[in-house]
Amino acid sequence: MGYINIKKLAEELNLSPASVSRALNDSHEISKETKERVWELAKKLNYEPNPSASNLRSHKSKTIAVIIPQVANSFFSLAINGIEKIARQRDYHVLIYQTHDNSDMEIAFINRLLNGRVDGILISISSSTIDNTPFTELIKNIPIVFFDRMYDEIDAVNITTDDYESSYQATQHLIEAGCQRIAYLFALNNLITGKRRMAGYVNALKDNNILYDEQLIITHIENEDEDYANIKNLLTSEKPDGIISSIEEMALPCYSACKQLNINIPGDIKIISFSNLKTAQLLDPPLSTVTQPAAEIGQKAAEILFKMLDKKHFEPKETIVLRSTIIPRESTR
Amino acid sequence: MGYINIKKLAEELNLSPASVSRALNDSHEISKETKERVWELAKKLNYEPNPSASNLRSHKSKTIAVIIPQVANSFFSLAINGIEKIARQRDYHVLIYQTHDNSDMEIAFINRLLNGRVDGILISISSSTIDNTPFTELIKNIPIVFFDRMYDEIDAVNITTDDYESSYQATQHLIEAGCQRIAYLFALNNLITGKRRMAGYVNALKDNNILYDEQLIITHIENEDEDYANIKNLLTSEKPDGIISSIEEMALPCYSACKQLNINIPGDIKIISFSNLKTAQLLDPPLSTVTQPAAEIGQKAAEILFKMLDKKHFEPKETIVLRSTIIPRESTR
DNA sequence: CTGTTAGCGCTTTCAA
DNA sequence: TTGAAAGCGCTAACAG
Repeated sequence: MGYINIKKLAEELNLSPASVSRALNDSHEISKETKERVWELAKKLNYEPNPSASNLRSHKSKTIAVIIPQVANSFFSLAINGIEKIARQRDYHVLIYQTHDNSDMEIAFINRLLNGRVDGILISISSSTIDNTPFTELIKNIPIVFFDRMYDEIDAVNITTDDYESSYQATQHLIEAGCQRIAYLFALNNLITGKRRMAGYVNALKDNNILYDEQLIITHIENEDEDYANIKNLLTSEKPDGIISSIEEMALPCYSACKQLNINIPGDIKIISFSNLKTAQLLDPPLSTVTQPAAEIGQKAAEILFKMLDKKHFEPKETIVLRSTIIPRESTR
Repeated sequence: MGYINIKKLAEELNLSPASVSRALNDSHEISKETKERVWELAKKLNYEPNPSASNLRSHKSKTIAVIIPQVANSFFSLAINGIEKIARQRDYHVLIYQTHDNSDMEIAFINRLLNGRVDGILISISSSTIDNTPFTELIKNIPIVFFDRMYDEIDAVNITTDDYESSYQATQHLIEAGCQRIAYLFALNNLITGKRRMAGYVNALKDNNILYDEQLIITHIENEDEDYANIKNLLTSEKPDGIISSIEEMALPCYSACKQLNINIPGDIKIISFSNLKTAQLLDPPLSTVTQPAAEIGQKAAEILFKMLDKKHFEPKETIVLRSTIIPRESTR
C-alpha cells in the first residue's frame, strides 16, 4: 500500500487535498456529508496516512518512548503492559529502550529522542545513576514522567510506590513474627527508592527498640557470584532470624543459599522481599512479598504523560504515590 | 533542541544543505576534510537529524515493530531483550505492540504499520489465529519475520525451536522415570507450535507402546478458573503419574492443584513443562522444564530481519530452528 | 464550509 | 567533489 495518498483521494472525490486532510482529522470546519464521503473512500481504499509527512508538518509523532533498565523483569514487563494499554486507547505507539542500568545509555537515548521522534518519555532511571544534572536540562525540552525509579532532587512528575511505609511494615511484620536479628539486602542504593526502603527498615527497628547492626546489611553488587557469596557469609556468620530483601534479584539467591546451608525457612529464618513474581506462592517455601502495583504504575504514568501532552504545557510538578501490598506467606505453610 | 537543522549547519559552514546531508550520511562523494568539518560542528551543536523529514524523503524509518501476544511473559520479555540488543547495535528503534492473543488486533496493527512507520516487523502470532489469508497478502508488502509462533502453511521466514523433538524427549524422560499414565496439558492448539508439541508427545507414547488416551488430555481455555477445575478433575478422576504441560501458564495451576489435593510431586506424579521461568529451581518441588533459548530467538529473528532490510529484497523463505534445553529437576530433591 | 499556497527538514536528482 | 532545485505527503495560514 502506501501508494494511495491524500492527493489521490482528493482527485477521486473532486476535493482539495486540504479538505480531505481536514475531513480525515475530523475537523469541525468540514460538513458532515463531506466527511462521510471521505471516510468511506479512505476505508474502501485502505488508506493509511503517512506518519512521517504528518509528523513533519504537525510536530506530533503519536509516539512515546519508554526507557527502562531491563524488559525481562517482572516489574518492568508488567509496567510496559499497563503503558501499552493506555497508549493503544489513545492510538499512540510505544518505543522501548533498555539501559541495562547504564546511566550513560539513558542520556544517549533521551538525546536521540529530542528531535521529534516522540512526543513524550516515560522513564525509570538506572540504578547506577548518580548525577542528575543532565536531566534538569532535558526535562525542559520534552514532557517526561518518571516512574518507580526517579530522582529525589529534581522538580519532575513522578509516579512511585510507598517505599518507606511498605518497608517499615515489612520490618514490623517480621518483628511481630518474633524476629530480632533482621538482616537487610540493600539495593538501588543510589536511588531514592532504595534509600526510602532502607529508611523504613531502620526506623521500624528503632521504633521497636532493636539496635541497628551494620553487620546485618549486605549491599547488592553487579556480580552475581559475589552477591551469593556475601549472602551465604551473612547467613553463616551473623545467623539472622529474619531477612528483608529490597529487590527480588537478591531474595532468590538468598533462598538458594538457605537451602544449601540447610537453614529452614520460615523455621530458622523468615524472609520477605520486594517482588512482583507471579509465582511467589509456589516457591519453596512461599515467598512473603511486598508487591508493587506494577501495571497500575505503568498505566498511571502513561495517563499523566498524555495529560501533559493534551494540555500542551508541562504539568505542575507532582509525585503520585500508589500503595504496595504486603503478602505474608509464612502462615500458609 | 530541534532548533538546529541542516540549513543552519550549512550556513555556518558555507556549504550547501545537500553537501551537509551527504557528509552526515558519510557519502563517498564528499571529501574527507569536508566530512570532518561537518561532523565536528554537528557534534558541537548537538545536532540530531529530524527523523520524519529523513524518513519522508528516504523511505527509511530506522524502526522495526515487534508484535507479540503479551510483554509480561517470561518468553516474550526475554525475546524483546534479544531484539532490542540487536536493534541498538544497528541504531534502530523498536516499537512494541501487544495483541493479547487477539488475532484481529494483529491484522489491525500490521495494517497500521504499512504506511512507512516501520521498515520491518517481527511477529509471534496470537494463539487464537486460525485464518492466515490476511497474512499471505501482508508479507508481500513489508519484510516480516515470524518467531516462535508462526504459520505452517504460508511461505515466510520463521525462527522457531525444536518443538516436536523437545516434546518427544520430555515424554521419553517421563517414561524412563517410570510414568505410564502421562497426561498432556494442551495449549496453542491452533498453532503449529502447539500441534508439534502434541505430536512429539503422541509419537513418544506410541514408540514406547503406551496407549494414547484422550481422557488424559486437557485443552487450555481462556478462563483461568475453568482451567484449574479441569486440571483438578483430571488429577482426581484419571490419576495420571506424569504430566507434560505445553505452556508454563498451565503448569503453575497444576502445581497448586497437586498441593491442594495432597498429591506428592515427584513421588506420586512427575511434571515437566515448557517454561522459561528463571525461578524454576526454587519452585516446590523444582520444576522440570523444556526451556527455549528465548533471547537467542529474539536476536536471531532481528538479525534475519536486518539481513532482509540490508539486501533490500526479501529473503528466500526459510525456517531456522534453535534447540531447546530439557532440564530435569526431580533428581535434585 | 472549501480551495490555494506554502513549507515542515531532509535527500535526491541533475548540472556544474 | 559540490551546488541548485525539486519534492516526499501532509497540514497550517490565509482567502474566499
